[in-house]
Amino acid sequence: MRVSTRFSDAIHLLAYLKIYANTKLTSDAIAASIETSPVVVRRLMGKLRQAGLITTTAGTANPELAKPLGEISLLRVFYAVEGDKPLFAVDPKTNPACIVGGNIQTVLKQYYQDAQTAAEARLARTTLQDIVDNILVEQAKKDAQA
Amino acid sequence: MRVSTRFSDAIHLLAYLKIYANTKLTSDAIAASIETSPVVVRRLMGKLRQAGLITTTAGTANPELAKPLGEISLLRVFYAVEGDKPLFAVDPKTNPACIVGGNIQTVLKQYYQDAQTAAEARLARTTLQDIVDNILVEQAKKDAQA
DNA sequence: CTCCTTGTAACATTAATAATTACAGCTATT
DNA sequence: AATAGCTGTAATTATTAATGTTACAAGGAG
Repeated sequence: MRVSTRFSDAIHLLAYLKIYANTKLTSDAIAASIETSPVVVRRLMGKLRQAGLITTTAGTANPELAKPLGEISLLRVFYAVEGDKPLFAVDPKTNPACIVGGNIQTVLKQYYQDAQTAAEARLARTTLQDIVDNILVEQAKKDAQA
Repeated sequence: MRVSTRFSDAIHLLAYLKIYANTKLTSDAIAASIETSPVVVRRLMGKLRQAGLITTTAGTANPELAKPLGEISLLRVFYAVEGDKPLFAVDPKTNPACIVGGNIQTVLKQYYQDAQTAAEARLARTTLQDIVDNILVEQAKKDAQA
């Protein structure tokens, strides 16, 4: 499969809304930053809107963050665009007549869930404010070198 | 893309080698349990062999575990079949001329790595012996009901 | 020597993602 | 109220990682 960059692109989008708040925030402008198509951006914004992270206005380029970046964790964004998609996939089609095939799904699901929860706990610790802060620091480093 | 079940299938395979050790372990038999093709099984075994987890003999159906199951963690298996593939994908193609697009990869990589490490730490804690034990318990539950 | 098997390469299929095209409908501006 | 520019969304196509299939050379057991 193609690897999904929805999560990364959603974070990108939200950071963009903050850092370029004083510009015209059309899906075209955002798409140019992510290097994707405006439609993809609007679809992403649709998910973020449904999740209550931003507000948008049909017909007008005016997406706005629904809450302070410090109150939006990476985990919240992940759920918004990826749903509860598991990080580790259980093979759903194994032979039920076999001791292994008949029970492994139940067993693996538990351990996979533990691992995923550990990762999610990490994502829950970081907010979009942290991301924006770090982006600005990285940019400042570059500016200092120039 | 299609979701990878290599990790789950590899665990399945290794558990099968143990639980059905006293049967003829052809790639055909194993494939019937995983419900995949023998070629896929042989490919998986190739990776596990390269990782030093099993030994095989060309021409003969005799795959063997290279070490006790209690010494093989899920993480070891994960690396064997998935390499160091990141759980969260950074979008590699963003606009470098943009403050966000030019720096977000560096920033996200760090946080993603933290989350992945947390998940991997969990996988490192569990061994294939745990998996086999749990499979047998699940099976015993079923047998008790019958 | 024959049969079964592994190890691999080459090719086909599947499925998730992203990109593209199209268009209805909203909003601000004039 | 006409226009221009935008959003929201559906429908279609393209891309690509993963899995499945076919084919076959070569190893091992009887």
